[in-house]
Amino acid sequence: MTSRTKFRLHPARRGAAVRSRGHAIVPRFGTRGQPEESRASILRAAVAEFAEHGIAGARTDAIARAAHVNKALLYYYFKDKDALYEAVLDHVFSGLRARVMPVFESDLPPRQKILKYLGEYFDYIAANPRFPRVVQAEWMRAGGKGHVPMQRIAKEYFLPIFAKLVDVLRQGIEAGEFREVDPIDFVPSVVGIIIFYFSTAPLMKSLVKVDPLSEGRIRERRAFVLNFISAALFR
Amino acid sequence: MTSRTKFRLHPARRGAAVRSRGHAIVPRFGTRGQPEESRASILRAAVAEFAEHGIAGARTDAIARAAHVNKALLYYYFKDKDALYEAVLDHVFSGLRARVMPVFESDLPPRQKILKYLGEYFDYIAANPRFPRVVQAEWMRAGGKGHVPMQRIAKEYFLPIFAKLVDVLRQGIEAGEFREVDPIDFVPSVVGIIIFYFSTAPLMKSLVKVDPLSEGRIRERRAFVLNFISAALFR
DNA sequence: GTCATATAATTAACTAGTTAGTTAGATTGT
DNA sequence: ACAATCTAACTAACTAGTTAATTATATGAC
Repeated sequence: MTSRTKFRLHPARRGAAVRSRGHAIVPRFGTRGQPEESRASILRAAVAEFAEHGIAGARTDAIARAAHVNKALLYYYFKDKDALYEAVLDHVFSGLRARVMPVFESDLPPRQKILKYLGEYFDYIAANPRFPRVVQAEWMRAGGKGHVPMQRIAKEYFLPIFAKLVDVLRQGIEAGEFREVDPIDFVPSVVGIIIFYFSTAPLMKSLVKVDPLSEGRIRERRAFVLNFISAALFR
Repeated sequence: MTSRTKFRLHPARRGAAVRSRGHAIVPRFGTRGQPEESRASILRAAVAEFAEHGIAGARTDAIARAAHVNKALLYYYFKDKDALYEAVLDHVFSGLRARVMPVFESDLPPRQKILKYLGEYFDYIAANPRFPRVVQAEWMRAGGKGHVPMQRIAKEYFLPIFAKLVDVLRQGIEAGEFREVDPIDFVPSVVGIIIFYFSTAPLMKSLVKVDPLSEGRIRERRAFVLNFISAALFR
C-alpha cells in the first residue's frame, strides 16, 4: 500500500454513471454494463462475507466471487478491504438512522415514542439479521478500540440517536412515567437485548430444535423484547 | 495440515510434570523449567490476543511473543491455532461454571437464587472483561454456525447452566413471584445485557469521557443490571 | 447515419508480503 | 542415558492488492 495508492481517486467517486434528479440514469462516456448494479452487488456480497467471517476472516476473493465480478473490480470501486467494510457500515447504519430518526420527530408521548423506537429498531434488525454481526465485526477489530473510521461512524449515526434517546428518557422520567434510569446504562442494555439474539442466532439454531429466525419465533421475540423492556422501564 | 499431524499426540496430553494432590509439583524425567508455567503463559497470552483480534485476526507469532516462548513451543503444547482457541474457551467457560453452578445447589428461594446467579455472572465477567470478546470471537467464525468444538463447549458448559435456569424460572413462576417469561427469550436477553456492555467497552471508552471499566462505573453498572432485570422479571 | 475516439467498465494473470505450521536438532533435570 | 522441554530457521500456502490490457458505450465530427 504505497502512499500514491492511498490518495488515488476512485472512478466511482469521480462519478461515472450519474443518477439525475428524477430516477432515470444519465450515462456518461464509457459507461457500459450496469456500474451501479456492480457496485451494489459487491456491497451485498460484502455484507454477507463480513457478517460470516468478520473483517480479518473475510476474503476479498470470496466477495468478488459471490458478487460475480472480477476481484480487480472490487478495488476499482473501493480503495481497499477496509474502505469496502466502511462502505458496508455506512450502508447498515444509514438504513437504521433512516428508520428510527423519524420516530423522534413525531409528537408521541414518551412512552409511545420509546415503544415505537424499540419496534422500529427491532424490525430493522429482524429484516436484516446479518447486520448485528457486521457491526460486531468492527469492534472485534484491533481490540475494538475504535479506529478513526469507527469514530466517524459512531459520531455520524450513533451519537445523534443516542442524544434523542436521552431526551425522551428525560421527558419520561420528568413526567413520572419512567423509572429513573441513566441512559448510559439503559441504552447499551436495550441494544444488547435486541442485537445479541440475532448475532447468536446461527449458533442457537445448531443447538436447539426451533429456528430462531422463523417468522413465528421472531414475532414472539419481538413481543417479549417490548414487554421485557416496558416492565423494566415504565412505572 | 496433514492427517498425520492431526492425530499426533501432544506431550501435554501425555502428561509430563504432574501436580500431585497437595500443591508441590512432582516433575518427571526430563522436566525442566516450568512447563506448566509455559503452558499457562501461552494460554494467558492467547486470551488477550483472541479477545483483541478474534480468531482469524489473532497471530500465533504475537501470542508466542507475548508469552515469551518460541512459537514452536506453542505447537508443542497445542495441536494448532484452533486447538489453542478451544483450550481458551474451556478456560473461560470452566471458570464461569465453577462460579455459577454452586448457586443452583444452594436452597435459596427463586428470587434470591436468580439475583445471586446474576451477581456471580456479572462479577465473573467484570473480573475478566476480555472474556465476552473471546467468546464472541467464536460465533464470528464461519458464520457462527457452531463448529464441532463449539457444539461441545455449548453442551458441556452452556446447556447445564441453561437447564438450571429453566428450573429456577419455573419455580419462580409457579410461586407467582416471577412474571411468565419463556427461558428461550429471558436467558439470551440477560446474557446480552451483561455481555454487551463489556464487549463494547473499548469502543465506548473512545467515545465518551468516562471509563466504562473504572471501579465506580462497574459498581453502578452492576446495580443497574440487577435492578433492571429485577424490574423486568419480578412481579 | 456512421465512424473514429475518448473514456468508463471489466478482466486474466501476476506479485509481494504474510502467516500457520514444521523440522531437525539443542538443552536440561533426573 | 534419556525423555521432557525448548528453539532458530525454514517452508508451503494463502491473500490483499496491482498491472496491463480489453471491451463496450456515448459523443462529436463529418
